[in-house]
Amino acid sequence: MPRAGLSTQAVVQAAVEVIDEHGVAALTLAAVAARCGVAAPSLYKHVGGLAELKTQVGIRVLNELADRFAAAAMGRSGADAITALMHAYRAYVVAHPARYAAMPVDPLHHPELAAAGIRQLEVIQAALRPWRLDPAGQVHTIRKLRVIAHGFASLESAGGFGLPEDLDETYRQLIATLLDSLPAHP
Amino acid sequence: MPRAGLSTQAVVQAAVEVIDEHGVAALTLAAVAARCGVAAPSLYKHVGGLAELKTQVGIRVLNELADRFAAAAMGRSGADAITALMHAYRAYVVAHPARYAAMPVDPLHHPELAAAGIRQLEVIQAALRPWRLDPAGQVHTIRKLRVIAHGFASLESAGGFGLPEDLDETYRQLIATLLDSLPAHP
DNA sequence: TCCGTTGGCTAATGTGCGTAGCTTACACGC
DNA sequence: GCGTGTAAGCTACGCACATTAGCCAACGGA
Repeated sequence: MPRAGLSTQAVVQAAVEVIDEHGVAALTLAAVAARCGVAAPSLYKHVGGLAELKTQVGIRVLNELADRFAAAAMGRSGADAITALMHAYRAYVVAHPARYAAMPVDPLHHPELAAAGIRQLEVIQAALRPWRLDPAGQVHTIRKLRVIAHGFASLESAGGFGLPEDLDETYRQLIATLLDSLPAHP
Repeated sequence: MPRAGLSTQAVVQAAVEVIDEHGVAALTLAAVAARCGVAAPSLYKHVGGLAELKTQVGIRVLNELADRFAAAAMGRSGADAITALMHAYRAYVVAHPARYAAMPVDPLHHPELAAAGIRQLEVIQAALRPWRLDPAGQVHTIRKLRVIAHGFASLESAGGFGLPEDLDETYRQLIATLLDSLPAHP
Protein backbone atom coordinates (compact mmCIF):
# COMPACT_ATOMS: atom_id res chain seq x y z
CA MET A 1 0.00 0.00 0.00
CA PRO A 2 2.30 2.83 -1.16
CA ARG A 3 1.21 6.34 -0.24
CA ALA A 4 -0.10 8.77 -2.80
CA GLY A 5 1.53 11.74 -1.09
CA LEU A 6 -1.57 13.92 -1.12
CA SER A 7 -2.11 17.23 0.64
CA THR A 8 -5.01 19.62 1.00
CA GLN A 9 -3.67 21.78 -1.80
CA ALA A 10 -3.13 18.78 -4.05
CA VAL A 11 -6.75 17.75 -3.53
CA VAL A 12 -7.94 21.29 -4.28
CA GLN A 13 -5.81 21.28 -7.41
CA ALA A 14 -7.39 18.02 -8.54
CA ALA A 15 -10.84 19.48 -7.86
CA VAL A 16 -10.06 22.51 -10.01
CA GLU A 17 -8.91 20.22 -12.82
CA VAL A 18 -12.12 18.20 -12.60
CA ILE A 19 -14.12 21.42 -12.84
CA ASP A 20 -12.08 22.69 -15.79
CA GLU A 21 -12.54 19.45 -17.69
CA HIS A 22 -16.10 18.45 -16.87
CA GLY A 23 -17.85 21.47 -15.39
CA VAL A 24 -18.69 22.49 -11.88
CA ALA A 25 -21.58 20.02 -11.63
CA ALA A 26 -19.11 17.16 -12.09
CA LEU A 27 -17.20 18.07 -8.96
CA THR A 28 -17.73 14.96 -6.83
CA LEU A 29 -15.48 13.41 -4.26
CA ALA A 30 -15.49 10.24 -6.36
CA ALA A 31 -14.12 12.12 -9.37
CA VAL A 32 -11.48 13.91 -7.33
CA ALA A 33 -10.44 10.68 -5.63
CA ALA A 34 -10.11 8.91 -8.97
CA ARG A 35 -7.94 11.72 -10.31
CA CYS A 36 -5.75 11.50 -7.20
CA GLY A 37 -5.49 7.73 -7.51
CA VAL A 38 -7.07 7.17 -4.13
CA ALA A 39 -10.31 5.82 -2.66
CA ALA A 40 -12.95 8.42 -1.93
CA PRO A 41 -12.92 8.17 1.88
CA SER A 42 -9.17 8.84 1.87
CA LEU A 43 -9.87 12.42 0.83
CA TYR A 44 -11.29 13.06 4.29
CA LYS A 45 -7.74 12.98 5.62
CA HIS A 46 -7.11 16.21 3.71
CA VAL A 47 -10.44 18.02 3.40
CA GLY A 48 -13.44 18.10 5.68
CA GLY A 49 -15.88 17.00 3.01
CA LEU A 50 -17.44 18.13 -0.22
CA ALA A 51 -18.70 21.43 1.17
CA GLU A 52 -15.30 22.38 2.51
CA LEU A 53 -13.64 21.33 -0.73
CA LYS A 54 -15.96 23.68 -2.61
CA THR A 55 -15.05 26.48 -0.22
CA GLN A 56 -11.36 25.79 -0.80
CA VAL A 57 -11.89 25.86 -4.54
CA GLY A 58 -13.69 29.17 -4.12
CA ILE A 59 -10.74 30.61 -2.22
CA ARG A 60 -8.36 29.39 -4.89
CA VAL A 61 -10.38 30.96 -7.69
CA LEU A 62 -10.87 34.25 -5.85
CA ASN A 63 -7.15 34.48 -5.24
CA GLU A 64 -6.27 33.65 -8.84
CA LEU A 65 -8.49 36.48 -9.98
CA ALA A 66 -7.05 38.82 -7.36
CA ASP A 67 -3.56 37.97 -8.69
CA ARG A 68 -4.63 38.90 -12.19
CA PHE A 69 -6.09 42.12 -10.85
CA ALA A 70 -2.90 43.07 -9.11
CA ALA A 71 -0.85 42.33 -12.23
CA ALA A 72 -3.22 44.28 -14.47
CA ALA A 73 -3.30 47.35 -12.25
CA MET A 74 0.45 47.56 -11.86
CA GLY A 75 1.87 50.66 -13.47
CA ARG A 76 -1.51 52.05 -14.53
CA SER A 77 -3.90 54.58 -13.07
CA GLY A 78 -7.26 56.19 -13.67
CA ALA A 79 -9.36 55.06 -16.62
CA ASP A 80 -6.46 53.06 -17.95
CA ALA A 81 -6.29 51.03 -14.74
CA ILE A 82 -10.05 50.44 -14.59
CA THR A 83 -10.11 49.33 -18.21
CA ALA A 84 -7.23 46.95 -17.57
CA LEU A 85 -9.00 45.49 -14.52
CA MET A 86 -12.20 44.92 -16.42
CA HIS A 87 -10.38 43.19 -19.25
CA ALA A 88 -8.36 41.11 -16.80
CA TYR A 89 -11.64 39.96 -15.26
CA ARG A 90 -13.05 38.90 -18.57
CA ALA A 91 -9.80 37.32 -19.74
CA TYR A 92 -9.72 35.11 -16.65
CA VAL A 93 -13.28 33.96 -17.20
CA VAL A 94 -12.71 33.27 -20.88
CA ALA A 95 -9.60 31.26 -20.00
CA HIS A 96 -11.42 29.24 -17.31
CA PRO A 97 -15.15 29.40 -17.94
CA ALA A 98 -16.10 26.43 -15.79
CA ARG A 99 -13.91 27.59 -12.95
CA TYR A 100 -15.73 30.91 -12.88
CA ALA A 101 -18.95 29.12 -11.97
CA ALA A 102 -17.15 27.93 -8.83
CA MET A 103 -16.34 31.48 -7.75
CA PRO A 104 -18.61 32.49 -4.87
CA VAL A 105 -20.62 35.61 -5.49
CA ASP A 106 -20.85 36.67 -1.85
CA PRO A 107 -17.34 36.05 -0.47
CA LEU A 108 -17.61 38.73 2.18
CA HIS A 109 -20.33 36.80 3.97
CA HIS A 110 -18.07 33.81 4.57
CA PRO A 111 -15.12 34.23 6.94
CA GLU A 112 -12.85 31.87 4.99
CA LEU A 113 -13.51 33.65 1.70
CA ALA A 114 -13.54 37.21 2.94
CA ALA A 115 -9.78 37.73 2.80
CA ALA A 116 -9.60 36.78 -0.85
CA GLY A 117 -12.61 38.94 -1.66
CA ILE A 118 -11.10 41.93 0.09
CA ARG A 119 -7.89 41.55 -1.91
CA GLN A 120 -9.87 42.16 -5.08
CA LEU A 121 -11.75 45.05 -3.56
CA GLU A 122 -8.60 46.85 -2.53
CA VAL A 123 -7.14 46.82 -6.01
CA ILE A 124 -10.31 48.39 -7.40
CA GLN A 125 -10.43 50.99 -4.64
CA ALA A 126 -6.86 51.95 -5.41
CA ALA A 127 -7.62 52.30 -9.10
CA LEU A 128 -10.55 54.60 -8.32
CA ARG A 129 -8.51 56.84 -6.06
CA PRO A 130 -7.76 59.53 -8.70
CA TRP A 131 -11.48 60.35 -8.90
CA ARG A 132 -11.62 61.28 -5.21
CA LEU A 133 -15.16 59.95 -4.94
CA ASP A 134 -17.09 60.37 -1.72
CA PRO A 135 -17.77 57.06 0.10
CA ALA A 136 -21.26 56.63 -1.32
CA GLY A 137 -20.06 57.42 -4.82
CA GLN A 138 -17.31 54.86 -4.45
CA VAL A 139 -19.78 52.19 -3.35
CA HIS A 140 -22.03 52.85 -6.33
CA THR A 141 -19.11 52.90 -8.73
CA ILE A 142 -17.64 49.63 -7.51
CA ARG A 143 -21.07 48.02 -7.65
CA LYS A 144 -21.59 49.19 -11.21
CA LEU A 145 -18.21 47.89 -12.31
CA ARG A 146 -18.97 44.59 -10.68
CA VAL A 147 -22.42 44.34 -12.23
CA ILE A 148 -20.93 44.83 -15.67
CA ALA A 149 -17.96 42.51 -15.17
CA HIS A 150 -19.96 39.75 -13.51
CA GLY A 151 -23.00 40.13 -15.72
CA PHE A 152 -20.97 39.93 -18.88
CA ALA A 153 -18.70 37.17 -17.62
CA SER A 154 -21.46 34.94 -16.30
CA LEU A 155 -23.45 35.27 -19.50
CA GLU A 156 -20.41 34.66 -21.68
CA SER A 157 -19.10 31.72 -19.68
CA ALA A 158 -22.53 30.09 -19.62
CA GLY A 159 -22.99 30.50 -23.37
CA GLY A 160 -25.69 33.08 -22.82
CA PHE A 161 -24.85 35.22 -25.84
CA GLY A 162 -26.42 33.89 -28.99
CA LEU A 163 -24.05 35.46 -31.50
CA PRO A 164 -20.41 35.09 -30.56
CA GLU A 165 -19.07 37.79 -32.86
CA ASP A 166 -18.39 41.32 -31.66
CA LEU A 167 -18.46 40.44 -27.97
CA ASP A 168 -15.28 42.47 -27.51
CA GLU A 169 -17.09 45.49 -28.88
CA THR A 170 -20.06 45.08 -26.54
CA TYR A 171 -17.78 44.82 -23.54
CA ARG A 172 -15.73 47.82 -24.64
CA GLN A 173 -18.87 49.90 -24.97
CA LEU A 174 -20.04 48.92 -21.50
CA ILE A 175 -16.74 49.94 -19.95
CA ALA A 176 -16.51 53.15 -21.93
CA THR A 177 -20.05 54.16 -21.02
CA LEU A 178 -19.43 53.57 -17.36
CA LEU A 179 -16.17 55.52 -17.39
CA ASP A 180 -17.88 58.39 -19.22
CA SER A 181 -20.48 58.55 -16.47
CA LEU A 182 -17.85 59.20 -13.81
CA PRO A 183 -16.95 62.80 -12.96
CA ALA A 184 -13.80 64.02 -14.68
CA HIS A 185 -10.61 63.74 -12.64
CA PRO A 186 -7.43 65.81 -12.96
CA MET B 1 -55.42 3.69 -3.12
CA PRO B 2 -57.09 7.01 -3.99
CA ARG B 3 -55.45 9.02 -6.76
CA ALA B 4 -53.64 12.25 -6.10
CA GLY B 5 -54.87 13.77 -9.35
CA LEU B 6 -51.48 15.01 -10.48
CA SER B 7 -50.51 16.41 -13.85
CA THR B 8 -47.28 17.64 -15.40
CA GLN B 9 -48.15 21.23 -14.55
CA ALA B 10 -49.04 20.33 -10.97
CA VAL B 11 -45.64 18.66 -10.56
CA VAL B 12 -43.89 21.69 -12.03
CA GLN B 13 -45.84 23.92 -9.66
CA ALA B 14 -44.74 21.81 -6.69
CA ALA B 15 -41.14 22.01 -7.92
CA VAL B 16 -41.34 25.80 -8.09
CA GLU B 17 -42.69 25.88 -4.54
CA VAL B 18 -39.85 23.69 -3.31
CA ILE B 19 -37.35 26.05 -4.96
CA ASP B 20 -39.03 29.12 -3.50
CA GLU B 21 -38.99 27.68 -0.01
CA HIS B 22 -35.66 25.86 0.14
CA GLY B 23 -33.54 27.06 -2.75
CA VAL B 24 -32.73 25.62 -6.13
CA ALA B 25 -30.26 23.12 -4.67
CA ALA B 26 -33.11 21.51 -2.70
CA LEU B 27 -35.02 20.61 -5.86
CA THR B 28 -35.08 16.82 -5.65
CA LEU B 29 -37.67 14.39 -6.86
CA ALA B 30 -38.06 13.19 -3.29
CA ALA B 31 -38.96 16.68 -2.10
CA VAL B 32 -41.40 17.25 -4.95
CA ALA B 33 -43.01 13.87 -4.39
CA ALA B 34 -43.44 14.58 -0.67
CA ARG B 35 -45.10 17.90 -1.46
CA CYS B 36 -47.42 16.18 -3.91
CA GLY B 37 -48.27 13.47 -1.39
CA VAL B 38 -46.94 10.76 -3.65
CA ALA B 39 -44.03 8.32 -3.80
CA ALA B 40 -41.04 9.49 -5.82
CA PRO B 41 -41.31 6.98 -8.67
CA SER B 42 -44.89 8.07 -9.29
CA LEU B 43 -43.60 11.38 -10.61
CA TYR B 44 -42.25 9.55 -13.65
CA LYS B 45 -45.83 9.22 -14.87
CA HIS B 46 -45.86 13.00 -15.36
CA VAL B 47 -42.27 14.10 -16.02
CA GLY B 48 -39.41 12.31 -17.70
CA GLY B 49 -37.05 12.71 -14.78
CA LEU B 50 -35.20 15.32 -12.80
CA ALA B 51 -33.49 16.87 -15.83
CA GLU B 52 -36.76 17.31 -17.69
CA LEU B 53 -38.42 18.71 -14.58
CA LYS B 54 -35.69 21.33 -14.36
CA THR B 55 -36.26 22.21 -18.00
CA GLN B 56 -39.98 22.58 -17.33
CA VAL B 57 -39.28 24.82 -14.35
CA GLY B 58 -37.01 26.88 -16.59
CA ILE B 59 -39.79 27.29 -19.14
CA ARG B 60 -42.20 28.33 -16.41
CA VAL B 61 -39.83 30.95 -15.03
CA LEU B 62 -38.95 32.33 -18.45
CA ASN B 63 -42.62 32.70 -19.27
CA GLU B 64 -43.44 34.35 -15.96
CA LEU B 65 -40.77 36.93 -16.64
CA ALA B 66 -41.97 37.39 -20.21
CA ASP B 67 -45.47 38.04 -18.84
CA ARG B 68 -44.11 40.73 -16.54
CA PHE B 69 -42.25 42.23 -19.48
CA ALA B 70 -45.34 42.39 -21.61
CA ALA B 71 -47.32 44.00 -18.80
CA ALA B 72 -44.58 46.53 -18.05
CA ALA B 73 -44.15 47.59 -21.67
CA MET B 74 -47.83 48.07 -22.31
CA GLY B 75 -48.69 51.69 -22.98
CA ARG B 76 -45.10 52.91 -22.78
CA SER B 77 -42.45 53.66 -25.35
CA GLY B 78 -38.86 54.78 -25.65
CA ALA B 79 -36.78 55.37 -22.55
CA ASP B 80 -39.89 55.03 -20.42
CA ALA B 81 -40.51 51.53 -21.75
CA ILE B 82 -36.89 50.42 -21.34
CA THR B 83 -36.83 51.72 -17.77
CA ALA B 84 -40.06 49.90 -16.99
CA LEU B 85 -38.68 46.66 -18.44
CA MET B 86 -35.50 46.89 -16.42
CA HIS B 87 -37.43 47.52 -13.22
CA ALA B 88 -39.86 44.70 -14.00
CA TYR B 89 -36.88 42.39 -14.38
CA ARG B 90 -35.47 43.34 -11.01
CA ALA B 91 -38.86 43.28 -9.31
CA TYR B 92 -39.44 39.71 -10.42
CA VAL B 93 -36.07 38.61 -9.11
CA VAL B 94 -36.56 40.38 -5.79
CA ALA B 95 -39.96 38.74 -5.44
CA HIS B 96 -38.61 35.26 -6.28
CA PRO B 97 -34.87 35.21 -5.67
CA ALA B 98 -34.49 31.44 -5.53
CA ARG B 99 -36.61 30.96 -8.61
CA TYR B 100 -34.31 33.24 -10.57
CA ALA B 101 -31.45 30.81 -10.04
CA ALA B 102 -33.55 28.24 -11.90
CA MET B 103 -33.87 30.50 -14.96
CA PRO B 104 -31.63 29.20 -17.74
CA VAL B 105 -29.14 31.73 -19.03
CA ASP B 106 -28.94 30.32 -22.56
CA PRO B 107 -32.56 29.53 -23.46
CA LEU B 108 -32.02 29.99 -27.17
CA HIS B 109 -29.72 26.99 -27.29
CA HIS B 110 -32.42 24.63 -26.08
CA PRO B 111 -35.38 23.96 -28.37
CA GLU B 112 -37.88 23.62 -25.51
CA LEU B 113 -36.81 26.90 -23.94
CA ALA B 114 -36.30 28.95 -27.08
CA ALA B 115 -39.93 29.99 -27.49
CA ALA B 116 -40.08 31.49 -24.00
CA GLY B 117 -36.73 33.20 -24.53
CA ILE B 118 -37.87 34.71 -27.80
CA ARG B 119 -41.00 36.10 -26.15
CA GLN B 120 -38.78 38.21 -23.89
CA LEU B 121 -36.58 39.28 -26.76
CA GLU B 122 -39.47 40.52 -28.82
CA VAL B 123 -40.75 42.82 -26.10
CA ILE B 124 -37.33 44.41 -25.79
CA GLN B 125 -36.95 44.77 -29.54
CA ALA B 126 -40.30 46.52 -29.70
CA ALA B 127 -39.31 48.92 -26.93
CA LEU B 128 -36.10 49.79 -28.79
CA ARG B 129 -37.89 50.49 -32.06
CA PRO B 130 -38.08 54.31 -31.62
CA TRP B 131 -34.29 54.50 -31.76
CA ARG B 132 -34.21 52.97 -35.25
CA LEU B 133 -30.91 51.23 -34.46
CA ASP B 134 -29.12 49.33 -37.19
CA PRO B 135 -29.05 45.55 -36.59
CA ALA B 136 -25.58 45.56 -35.02
CA GLY B 137 -26.47 48.47 -32.77
CA GLN B 138 -29.59 46.65 -31.67
CA VAL B 139 -27.61 43.53 -30.81
CA HIS B 140 -25.13 45.52 -28.73
CA THR B 141 -27.89 47.44 -26.98
CA ILE B 142 -29.89 44.36 -26.05
CA ARG B 143 -26.75 42.68 -24.80
CA LYS B 144 -25.87 45.66 -22.66
CA LEU B 145 -29.34 45.82 -21.16
CA ARG B 146 -29.17 42.14 -20.44
CA VAL B 147 -25.73 42.37 -18.87
CA ILE B 148 -26.95 45.06 -16.49
CA ALA B 149 -30.25 43.37 -15.63
CA HIS B 150 -28.78 39.92 -15.20
CA GLY B 151 -25.60 41.10 -13.52
CA PHE B 152 -27.48 43.17 -10.98
CA ALA B 153 -30.19 40.58 -10.42
CA SER B 154 -27.89 37.64 -9.98
CA LEU B 155 -25.70 39.52 -7.54
CA GLU B 156 -28.68 40.82 -5.59
CA SER B 157 -30.52 37.49 -5.46
CA ALA B 158 -27.36 35.69 -4.35
CA GLY B 159 -26.66 38.21 -1.61
CA GLY B 160 -23.63 39.49 -3.46
CA PHE B 161 -24.00 43.11 -2.41
CA GLY B 162 -22.50 43.75 1.00
CA LEU B 163 -24.51 46.85 1.92
CA PRO B 164 -28.21 46.52 1.22
CA GLU B 165 -29.01 50.23 1.31
CA ASP B 166 -29.17 52.36 -1.80
CA LEU B 167 -29.42 49.44 -4.20
CA ASP B 168 -32.28 51.22 -5.96
CA GLU B 169 -29.98 54.13 -6.61
CA THR B 170 -27.21 51.95 -8.05
CA TYR B 171 -29.66 50.29 -10.40
CA ARG B 172 -31.17 53.59 -11.46
CA GLN B 173 -27.74 54.95 -12.28
CA LEU B 174 -26.90 51.92 -14.39
CA ILE B 175 -30.10 52.27 -16.40
CA ALA B 176 -29.74 56.02 -16.80
CA THR B 177 -26.13 55.73 -17.95
CA LEU B 178 -27.02 53.15 -20.53
CA LEU B 179 -29.95 55.18 -21.85
CA ASP B 180 -27.74 58.26 -22.05
CA SER B 181 -25.29 56.34 -24.19
CA LEU B 182 -27.92 55.64 -26.84
CA PRO B 183 -28.31 58.06 -29.72
CA ALA B 184 -31.15 60.54 -29.27
CA HIS B 185 -34.42 59.56 -30.88
CA PRO B 186 -37.24 61.83 -32.10
C1' DT C 1 -71.11 -4.00 -16.29
C1' DC C 2 -66.84 -4.88 -18.35
C1' DC C 3 -62.28 -3.67 -19.76
C1' DG C 4 -58.41 -0.92 -21.30
C1' DT C 5 -55.79 2.87 -19.87
C1' DT C 6 -53.53 5.23 -16.59
C1' DG C 7 -51.84 6.68 -12.15
C1' DG C 8 -50.44 5.08 -8.21
C1' DC C 9 -47.51 1.55 -5.50
C1' DT C 10 -43.29 -1.52 -3.77
C1' DA C 11 -38.92 -3.52 -4.71
C1' DA C 12 -34.46 -3.22 -6.34
C1' DT C 13 -30.15 -1.13 -8.53
C1' DG C 14 -26.57 2.31 -8.99
C1' DT C 15 -24.15 6.39 -7.47
C1' DG C 16 -22.52 9.53 -4.25
C1' DC C 17 -21.55 11.46 0.60
C1' DG C 18 -19.99 10.55 4.90
C1' DT C 19 -18.49 7.55 9.26
C1' DA C 20 -16.13 3.74 11.71
C1' DG C 21 -12.51 1.20 12.42
C1' DC C 22 -8.48 -1.37 10.66
C1' DT C 23 -3.69 -1.58 8.71
C1' DT C 24 0.60 -0.14 7.38
C1' DA C 25 4.08 3.28 5.43
C1' DC C 26 7.11 6.46 7.01
C1' DA C 27 9.79 9.71 9.98
C1' DC C 28 12.07 10.14 14.01
C1' DG C 29 14.57 8.83 18.23
C1' DC C 30 17.65 5.66 20.08
C1' DG D 1 19.84 -0.53 12.16
C1' DC D 2 15.57 -0.93 15.00
C1' DG D 3 11.37 0.03 17.49
C1' DT D 4 7.32 3.05 17.67
C1' DG D 5 3.78 6.62 17.14
C1' DT D 6 1.33 9.21 13.79
C1' DA D 7 -1.07 9.76 9.94
C1' DA D 8 -2.37 8.23 5.29
C1' DG D 9 -4.32 4.91 3.13
C1' DC D 10 -7.89 1.03 3.01
C1' DT D 11 -12.63 -1.80 3.32
C1' DA D 12 -17.23 -2.06 5.04
C1' DC D 13 -21.25 0.17 6.05
C1' DG D 14 -25.46 3.42 6.32
C1' DC D 15 -28.11 6.94 4.26
C1' DA D 16 -30.21 9.83 0.50
C1' DC D 17 -31.50 10.23 -4.07
C1' DA D 18 -32.54 8.99 -9.18
C1' DT D 19 -34.17 5.69 -11.94
C1' DT D 20 -36.18 1.18 -13.74
C1' DA D 21 -39.25 -2.84 -13.49
C1' DG D 22 -43.23 -4.76 -12.65
C1' DC D 23 -47.69 -5.01 -10.02
C1' DC D 24 -52.46 -3.43 -8.90
C1' DA D 25 -56.40 -0.58 -8.52
C1' DA D 26 -59.16 3.49 -10.00
C1' DC D 27 -61.53 5.60 -13.51
C1' DG D 28 -64.03 6.33 -17.81
C1' DG D 29 -66.07 4.94 -21.96
C1' DA D 30 -68.42 1.06 -24.61
